[in-house]
Amino acid sequence: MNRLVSVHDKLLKMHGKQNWWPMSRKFKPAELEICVGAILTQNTNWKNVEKALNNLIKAKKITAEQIASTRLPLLEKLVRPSGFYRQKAKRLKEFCTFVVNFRDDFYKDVAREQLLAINGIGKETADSILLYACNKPYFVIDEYTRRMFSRLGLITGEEDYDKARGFFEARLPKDAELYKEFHALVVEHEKRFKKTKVEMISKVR
DNA sequence: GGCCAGGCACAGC
DNA sequence: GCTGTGCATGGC
Repeated sequence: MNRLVSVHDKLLKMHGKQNWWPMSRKFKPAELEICVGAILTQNTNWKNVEKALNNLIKAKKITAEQIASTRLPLLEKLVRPSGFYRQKAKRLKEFCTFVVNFRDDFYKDVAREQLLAINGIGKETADSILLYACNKPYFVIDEYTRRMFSRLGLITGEEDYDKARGFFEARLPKDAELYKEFHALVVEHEKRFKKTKVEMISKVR
C-alpha cells in the first residue's frame, strides 16, 4: 500500500477527523473566511486569528467589498490580535480588492500564479486558499510537514517548496478532501509531538 | 518570562 | 542564488 496513504490512515486513527477551517459561515461567501484566515494565520497562532476574525465579524467586515473599502487604520485595529497587524491589514485589503475586481468566479477560476502575484500571498498561503477555499488538490507544505516527513526519512526537509509539494502530489490520488484532512492531521500530530516528544508513527512499512 | 505560532517580502551580500 | 532580518500579538 502507498506509504503516504498509510501514514494518513494512521494519523486519522490517532487524531480523528480534523475538519479544518470549520467555517463560522459569518463571511459571505463562507469561503472568504478561509482566505482571510489563511492570511491572518501567517506565522501566527490560530487562537489569535480567531480573535481577529471575530473582530471583523462584529464590525460587519464580512464580504470582500466591505474589507476592500475599509480604511487601513480601522482594518489594522480589527486584525491587531493576529500580530503583524500592519502588514496583514494591508495584505487583506489588497487580496480583497483583487477578489472584487476578479472577472470570473474567483473561487472557481483563480489560478495559482494569480494568487502568487498578490503582495503578501506566498506559496503556502496560495495553496491553502486553493485547497481549502477552492477545493483544488494542491498539497500544502509547511514547517510541520517538512519536519514530520524528514523525520520519517521520506524527504530531506530542505527542498524547495514546489519540489516538496510535487513529492506528495505525485504519490497521492488527486483528491482535495484527502489533502485537506492530511495537512490538518500533520499539523495536529506535530503539535502533539512537540509536547510529548514521542513519535507516534512506526517507521516500519 | 522567554519562546513560539497553520509566512512573506525585501535587503544586502 | 541564498541568507538574514523585520514584522507583533497573545498563549503557554
